[in-house]
Order: sequence, then C-alpha cells, then structure tokens
Amino acid sequence: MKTKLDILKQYGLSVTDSRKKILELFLNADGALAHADIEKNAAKNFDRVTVYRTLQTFVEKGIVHQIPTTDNSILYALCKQNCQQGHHHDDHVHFICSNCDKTICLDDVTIPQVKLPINFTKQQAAMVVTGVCEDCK
Amino acid sequence: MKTKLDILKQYGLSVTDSRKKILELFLNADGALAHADIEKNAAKNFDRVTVYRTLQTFVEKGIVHQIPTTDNSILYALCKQNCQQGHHHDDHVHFICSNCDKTICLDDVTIPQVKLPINFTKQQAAMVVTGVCEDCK
DNA sequence: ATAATTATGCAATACTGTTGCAAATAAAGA
DNA sequence: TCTTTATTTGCAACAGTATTGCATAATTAT
Repeated sequence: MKTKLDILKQYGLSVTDSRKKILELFLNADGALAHADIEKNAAKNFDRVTVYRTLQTFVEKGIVHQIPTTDNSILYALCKQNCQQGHHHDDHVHFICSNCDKTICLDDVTIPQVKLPINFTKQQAAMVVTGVCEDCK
Repeated sequence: MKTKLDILKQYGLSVTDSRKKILELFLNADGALAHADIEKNAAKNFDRVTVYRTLQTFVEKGIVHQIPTTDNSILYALCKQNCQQGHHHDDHVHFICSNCDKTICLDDVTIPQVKLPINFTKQQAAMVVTGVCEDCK
C-alpha cells in the first residue's frame, strides 16, 4: 500500500509536514475540499500562504484537480484510483449536494461529449450537477 | 418589443438607474460578464455594493444565471431568447475561450443527460467547455 | 401629494489571494 | 553522518473581493 510519503516522492515533491498533512486530509475526505476547509482542519495550523502554495503545487503536479463552483470558491479534489497510479483524469462529473453541501467526485460518471458549433475547438470540459446525494436522501 | 423597463417590472422589481444600466450591459454583451466588467463598463459609476446587490437580485429573480469557473470569479449571463419571454433556462453549455477569455453562451448546445449513481437526485446541471472560440480561430 | 416601501451609497469590516524575503527544513553528495 | 545546495515555510505587507448596518434618497402605492 502506498503511503503519503510514497505519493509525494512519486510526484517529485519534497516531503514536508504540510504536504503530508494536507494530502492526508484529502485521502480521508469523502468529498472535495475548499481552501478554508483545509485551513480549519489542519491540526497544526499552517500559514495561509503555505496552504495556498501547497494546493497550487498539488494542482500543478496533478495530485488534485480544481472544481468550478458558482460561489466564489474553488474546490479541490483528489481522485482515489487515478492518483495512486500517477495518471490524472478529471473527466468525471462533480456532484454538489444542496442539503449537506458536500462536493463528491462521481468518478464513474464520465462527462459526455458535446457537439460544439463549427469553428469552436474544445480543450477541456467540466460538469457540475447539483442535487441530493445518497447520504441525504 | 420589450424594453428594459418592461423586463424589470415583469420580474416585480423597482425600476432604478442601476438596474436599467446593468440590464442594458447584459442585453448588449455578447458573452457573460463578471462583476468587475460591470463595474468598469457602467458609465455612471455605481457603488460596488449596488452592483453586488443588483446581481444578487437578478440571480434570485432569474434574470441572469451564474456560471461556475475555476478562477475564483463568478460569471453572470442572461440568455437572450429566454429572458425576453420570462422563462429562464440555463440548460445550455458555456464556452470559455482560452485566447480572448470571453465566455459565450452556446444557447443551442444543450447539456447532455448523465446517468447518476443510484440514490443521487439531480436538480441542476452546469457544463463549461474551455477552448478556442470562432473569433480566435 | 403624501405615506410606505424599497434601493442606494458610504463607512467599516472581514475574507481571499499574492509577492518578497529571511529563516528553517529537506535533499543530495562527500 | 556532516556539509552543501536546493527547496519550502512563515511573516509582513499589500491588493482585491465580498458583506453588513445604517442614514439618505428614490420609487411605488394610496
């Protein structure tokens, strides 16, 4: 089984307390995390700047990906199965529960293809579904 | 033809300078607008707070809708054909051009249905495609 | 025209995100 | 293991973004 340490090394990152702790938060989270969540939940309080920079690094290395929202925040999520192999795919749908406010990666629901108007070229696609999750049903 | 005045009244809103002006900006825009765009483009400079409150009101009334992004900003867009009838549908795909940074409502591209895992209920769906738009091709 | 309601602008405040730099920590090499 | 080198952290300062309360001003209803 891969440890946090292994994961960080695998991505060519120095192993530091903050990275281990933040990675752990993601591994234990059942949904996506916002910057604020991380700042609150980290037992040892890291500097805000460190959290920003760690998240930025994780995004660049492909350990986590960003999820667009309509409430002026960015959510970050790690995709269990992919991340452990070092290939990052975030072509799945994200689900935001309107009851518990959790954001869940629907890893098995792939974003469908859409036919764009002529002369539009696609690079990336994101899809966010709002509704009620299985726990709140 | 419906005037700005008619539209505001139809949604039960008091007709004020700021609302008329901001609505006009949306009617003339060829894409979505961020709060900052509105603040800059309004000839008569409204207070930031007024712009925030106006946008909030427009969203609540269904005159505009929000578009999720991953850069910590919210985009607001009004959908020409629907808004003039008083029915609001934002079930179309939004396109963000990575070259000119414009956000365009692809009114004719409907968000495809996705099959959610069992026990998930869908209320809304949003889809954002990034790429190169027709003007930048 | 007047009263009641609603919206605006200002001030104050809080939250969010970024940059430069010195100190601390981790990695690499002897 | 110790030393050197490279990287990361935390602090301070700053800029941008968003919210709230309240008095004033404008709009709507009577």
